[in-house]
Formats: sequence, structure tokens, C-alpha cells
Amino acid sequence: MRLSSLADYAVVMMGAAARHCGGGRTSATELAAETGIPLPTAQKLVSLLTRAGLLKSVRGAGGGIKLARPSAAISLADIIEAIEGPIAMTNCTAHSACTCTMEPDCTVKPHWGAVNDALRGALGGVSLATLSRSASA
Amino acid sequence: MRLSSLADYAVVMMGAAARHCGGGRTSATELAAETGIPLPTAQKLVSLLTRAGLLKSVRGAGGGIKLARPSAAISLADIIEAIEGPIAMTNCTAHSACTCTMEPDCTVKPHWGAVNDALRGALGGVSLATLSRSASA
DNA sequence: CATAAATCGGAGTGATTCGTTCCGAATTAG
DNA sequence: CTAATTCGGAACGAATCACTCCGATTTATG
Repeated sequence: MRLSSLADYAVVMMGAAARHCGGGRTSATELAAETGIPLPTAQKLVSLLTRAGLLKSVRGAGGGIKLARPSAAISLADIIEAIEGPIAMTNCTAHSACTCTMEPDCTVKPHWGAVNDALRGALGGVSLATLSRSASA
Repeated sequence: MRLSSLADYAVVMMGAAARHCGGGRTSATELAAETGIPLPTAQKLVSLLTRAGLLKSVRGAGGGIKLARPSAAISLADIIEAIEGPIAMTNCTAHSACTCTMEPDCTVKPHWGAVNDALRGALGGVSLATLSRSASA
């Protein structure tokens, strides 16, 4: 029920990247230095986030990374899904077919959907722009 | 972001136990047979749930287990917390003091509280009685 | 009262996933 | 054309998780 450290780091790093968004492209090295995340880990996160389509990477000297979308259009749900996969809490809800052959009439399954929707809604309602806004609170 | 198999099994097993609640005490062996959960794992779950105060266990021949509280007073949040610990998604929100010395002004931390509340609310709103009620849905 | 059966309780082992680290491929400035 | 800087993927180690087994406790029975 606790999200992995990678996802936590990814959120922090995306928040740092959002601050550099307008100023121009930044690099994984710079983000690592600002957030305190180990550099190799930050590189891996950049790779995952880029592959997920949340970051745009530019190779070569003078290259770097920047947000693929405006900060207001990136939510916590997007980041977490990019790192941890689907938000679903159970394997049953993730796939349409429930592979668990244990209980023929799984009375629990239908309720997970509501829980997942609530969770995804809470995560989707928080964007990077929101994170930067109420920093002092 | 996905809960562990233990917690998933625990929910299923508590649902099965709720069905046996009125009929009298049941045993870990019986629940394992009904749910399809491996017996040793079911025993471990019974131990954890009993220690958490969700089940009442009676030793000796003819003993068994039964719900410590009425099914309506046991929610998914209770079961998951018993198995997986606090619901908090990050270490920061779990403890009052944020041990992460990375960012002096962690702009992300305050927002996790709202997400956690939403999640806990969704989990707390589903009780064992609710699980048994809308089985066909 | 002694015996035996049945149960919960905790300790140990193996496997999977997670987190970290390193090295190679690609691209552009000079 | 050379060289520097960057992302990308692959490999290693650690931690946690899931599973299994054996001992302690308690009650019905002879």
C-alpha cells in the first residue's frame, strides 16, 4: 500500500523539473544535484519518464530534458503510472479477467473498482502546477 | 501502488469468516479450504489478524476463530492496516518528522496528506457487511 | 487425573521484486 | 573529423515478500 521509492523520487524530480521548465532544458545531473537523488537513479528515472512520454530528451552535447507537456497537464497519477504501472490495487482489477481460480463468486472484486476510482481521482487531481503553487502550506 | 498478496488474501479470508460469523467459530483450516489460500499462509494471516484485534482466537480442541467485532464495524482499511501497516503512501507522511534530508523545502509533502485522506476514506467506507451485500453486482 | 487430539503462535527458508550501479550508443559543438 | 556531453539499456546486490515447517498451548475424552 506504500508506493515505491522510485515513484516517490520521480515525483520530487518532476517537481524540480517543472521549476526549470520555462528557463530551458535541464539535465539528469542537474536534477540529481538539486533533489539529492543519486545520479544513476536519477538517470534511470529520466529514462522511464521519457519512455512514458512525460519528458522530452535531447541527446548530444548541450542536450538535456524538458517537460513534454505543461506542468498543469501532468498529474501525480501520470507519474506514478509511468513508474509503477497501472494504479489498480489488485491484480483482479488490473486485467478484465480474474485469474484467481480460488473463489468462483468473488464478492470482493466489484468493490475494488470503486476504491481504485477514488484513489485515481485523488491522484489525478494534483498536478505539478498545484505542487509548486502551495509550497509554503 | 499495488497492495501485497497477503493483504489481498486477508480481505478474501475475512469475507469468508464473516459468512461463518453467526454460525459460530470457524478455523484457519476451514477458511483455507473455502478460499483456496494455502493453509500455512492462512495460518499466518490468522495470526496477524488476531494480533491486530480483528479476530478472536480460541485455542485447544474444538477451538477456532471468530470476528472480534461485527462485520459492519470492520472496514478494508482495518484489514489492510493490520497486514501492511499504516496506509500512508510515503514515509514522509507516516512519521511527523520527514527524515529525507534532500530537499529543505519539500513542496510535495503537504499534498500527500490529502491523497492519503482520500484513499483512507475510500477504504474505510467499505465494510465486510458491504462486501457480502452486493455480491451479484 | 492422565492421555490424546486439535488448534494457534512464532521461527526459518526460498523466491521475487526493488533499488542501485555501471557501461555502451547516440548526438552535437568545436 | 575529433571530442565532449548526454541519454539508453543491461547487470549486480539488497531488501522485502510469500511460503512452509515445527513447537507451545488448550480442551475434550477415557
